[in-house]
Formats: sequence, structure tokens, C-alpha cells
Amino acid sequence: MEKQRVLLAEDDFDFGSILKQYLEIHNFDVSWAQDGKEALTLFNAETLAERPFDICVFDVMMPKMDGFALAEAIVSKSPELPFIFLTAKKMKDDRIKGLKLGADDYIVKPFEADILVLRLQNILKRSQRGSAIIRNTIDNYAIGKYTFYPQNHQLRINDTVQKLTDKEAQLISYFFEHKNQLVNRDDLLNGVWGSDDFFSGRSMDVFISRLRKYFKEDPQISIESTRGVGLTFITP
Amino acid sequence: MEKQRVLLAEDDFDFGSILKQYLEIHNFDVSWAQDGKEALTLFNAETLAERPFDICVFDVMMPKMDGFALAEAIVSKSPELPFIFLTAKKMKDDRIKGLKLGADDYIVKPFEADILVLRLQNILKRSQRGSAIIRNTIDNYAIGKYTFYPQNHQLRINDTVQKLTDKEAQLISYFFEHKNQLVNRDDLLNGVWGSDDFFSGRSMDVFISRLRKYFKEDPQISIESTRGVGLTFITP
DNA sequence: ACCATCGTTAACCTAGCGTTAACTCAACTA
DNA sequence: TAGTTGAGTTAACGCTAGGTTAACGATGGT
Repeated sequence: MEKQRVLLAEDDFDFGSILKQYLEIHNFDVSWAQDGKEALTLFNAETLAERPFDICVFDVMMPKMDGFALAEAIVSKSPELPFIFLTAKKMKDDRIKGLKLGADDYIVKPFEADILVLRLQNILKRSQRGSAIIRNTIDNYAIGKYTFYPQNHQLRINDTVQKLTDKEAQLISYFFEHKNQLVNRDDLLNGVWGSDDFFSGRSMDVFISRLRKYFKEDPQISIESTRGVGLTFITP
Repeated sequence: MEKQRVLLAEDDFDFGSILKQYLEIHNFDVSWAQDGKEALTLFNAETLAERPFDICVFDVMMPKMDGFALAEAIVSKSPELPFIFLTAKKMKDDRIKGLKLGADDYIVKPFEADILVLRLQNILKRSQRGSAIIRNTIDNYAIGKYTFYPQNHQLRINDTVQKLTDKEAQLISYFFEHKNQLVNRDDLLNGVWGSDDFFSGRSMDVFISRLRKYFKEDPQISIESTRGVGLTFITP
């Protein structure tokens, strides 16, 4: 199999070099940039040279150009190129911002390097089986009679407006962004809560239960769980 | 997607060139003028050439022709063209003057460059979904039985006149200018106070509470908060 | 020098939100 | 089939963002 090409933008030297090594062990071909501008330059060069990247990994906090800006710039040129964000936790609201940009995933530091590898492999697998993502900068998600507006945390159901709380909004964004995919519980925890928060427990289940109530009216939409694995947001 | 065209008028060389770069990274097409007259020339040239600008960014303090004069000149020719002001803080009353001219936003220096980008994108999104703003130089804002006159800080409620303080007036202007939009607390702080004032805190809440009193009589008008996010000035 | 005005701070209170606890049911294992 | 574990749901708890009022202190006018 051809090596997959990864564009890695990560300013922390130690962390970056470990990731690079680790990815290379797993048979990726890694181009590592230490700030956003450098990453953009790399991207342009490689794209011109007609050996485009297969996937990008952006740290959010970087000097000169942050990961979001970088992602926007790149998405505008290669709308179908998958990318994920890395971030230190505690960056409030960032997760929604990231997913709104159309990120395929959102990993909160610290994390195990092999987690990253697994996620990348999954995303690549998905994007290869067709489903070329046409990614627009999203300002709402609509399914059937439901429309969710991430900016103001509003879920419109037909014509009634339901205000969601912060966490509900983050969770629902995650689901809309991964609809009809089985997402495992750890990924969900990481994506919405930041895994290292290791809090005792079952908060996620409570929130899922709350979301289910919003979707109760529509038999076509549901959040189904697969015991021991994770959850799927089922939509028509 | 087509590049959006920005007319940037900013006399400070360092600041201007950074903004230009940053905007270009975000896929804007930037024309940068270093004083008001130059900006006006650019505007005329481009408008004649039938490649009109999509949005303008004016620094207030500039040699030869300040941002306000420039804005007036441009508004009189392209009434529907969105524009925002940049200004050093401490320029008392400027904000009201700016909003009276019909500015779509008002950003106080210093600020993060990505804030600017986000605001521009929001404004453009809004102005594209219809609602072509018919902008008159505003000398009052009227909603129901309330009319606010920014020049003399008077709020008329039916036929009684309430004189507002400086800050009340700035805040109410901001809300009238952003009615039925959720504005986040930081933007509000920046728009009215100038964010870097990081003053200990809760002044804004006090003012909001004061404004609410003025609107108490009318059940259709209110200032509602969305916890952890911001505030919405609700009007019919 | 005194008073009035206004923005800010302090202090207290409420309600909204995320989490936990506890109980129940469903699903897997042996 | 009994025992165990994962997940669904509800109610309750505790924390904190936000609402409100009163008091403070700076500024400017008389």
C-alpha cells in the first residue's frame, strides 16, 4: 500500500517530533511544520507539485497563524481534504468552532499517540470509501424538521426554538458532525469533554438521555447505543 | 468560492501590513490604503471598474481624512456597502458617532486579528442572506413606543423623555444596532468598553440591569442572556 | 469647598447548569 | 438460569454565571 501523506502543524518541538516519529513508524509520510504559515507554505508547495496530502493534523494554538485560520485557508482550497485538530483542553467553545469548520475530529491533549494513529486511519478509511466530503463552513445543521445553530445554541424543531446548554450544544454538534457513524464512547468523551478530565462518570449518559428527548418526536432520528462500543446518531 | 474584496484604510504601517497579511491568509482580497484620501481614490477606481468592494474597514484616526469623513463619503455613494471602524480606545463618544453613521461594527484596538476576520465573515454572511441593509445616516432608532436619539442620549418612551448616561447610550446603541442577534459578552465588552480594559468585571451587568428597567413596561422587548455565551436584544 | 452625577465595585441572592447518585432494565457470560 | 455488567433515566446536589441593589470614589460644575 502507498504511504499516506500527513501534514502535521504543531509548534511544540518535543511533542511534534514524537508524533512525527510515531506516525512514521505506522507507515505515514509526514511533513511537519512548526507554525501555521509554514504549514500553509508546505501545503501550497505540495499541492502545486501534484502530490497532495491525504490528511492534515493541526494544533490549534500556534504562533503566527492559529490552527483555525490555517484550516480555513486550506479548506477554501481543498474542500475535501480531511483534517483534525489537536488542542489543549480548557479552550472553551473551541470545540464547536472546530467542528463548525468541518473538522473530522478533535483530540484533546494530552492523549496517547496511538489514539491519533487510529483516528487518522479511520478517517482515511472512511474518506476512501467514497463519501467525498463537500465541506462548507457550517453555520447550521439541518435534518428533517430539526435545525441546529451552533453560534447561539438554538435547536429549531419545526417552528419552536429550543435553547440548548453549552454541553448539550457541544454534544449535538459532535453528533451532527458524525451522523450515521458509530462513535466509540472514549472518542465522544474526548471530543466533547476532553478525556483527561477523568471525571468519575456517567455525565455523558445523562446528556445523551437529554438529547434523546429532543428527538423523541421523530421516529426516523435517534441515538442508538451499541453495548460495549459506542453510539450512533441515526438519521435518514 | 469567490474571494471577498476588502477595502482597508489604516495609516499605521506595521499594523496595516499585519492586518492585510492576515486577511489574505483568510482568503480575502485586500486593497490597503494608508490614508482616507487614498482609500477614497481606490474606492472610486474600483467602483468605476465594476469590481466593487464587499466590505470596508476604516481606522478612525487617519491623516488627511479621518475614518468618519471617509465613511460618509462612501456611504453616500454605496449606501448598502457594509463597513466597520477600528479605533484606539479612549476616543470618547466615537463609538456612538460610528454607529450613527451606520457602521456594522466597531472594534477597539488592540485586538486579536482573528477577531476582525470573524466579524467580517459574520457581517458578510448576514448581508448575503438578503436583508440588504438600507442604511441612512441614523439619527434615531425606533422600536414600538421606544425611540432613542443618539445625539442627545435621549430615550423617548411614549411621550416621556428619559435622559441616558454616556455608557447607557453606548450600550443601547450597540443593542439597537445588533437587535435580535446573540452578541457574545466579549464582543459587547469590546464594542462598548474596549476589551483590554480588563477591568475587574461586572460593570456591564449593572448597565444591562439598568437598561432592562427602561424596557420593563413592554413585554415584547427584552434583553435575554444565554448562559456562558452572551446576550440578545429581543424586539418584535 | 460642597454637591451632583456617573461609572465602577462590592456584596448578596437566584436560577441554571453539569455532575453525581441511585435505581431500573437489558444484554451478555458461564 | 443466575449473576454480572453496561446503559437509560430520574431526581437531587453544589457550583458559578449572572441579576440586582447599594455604596464608593472620581470628576466636574457652581
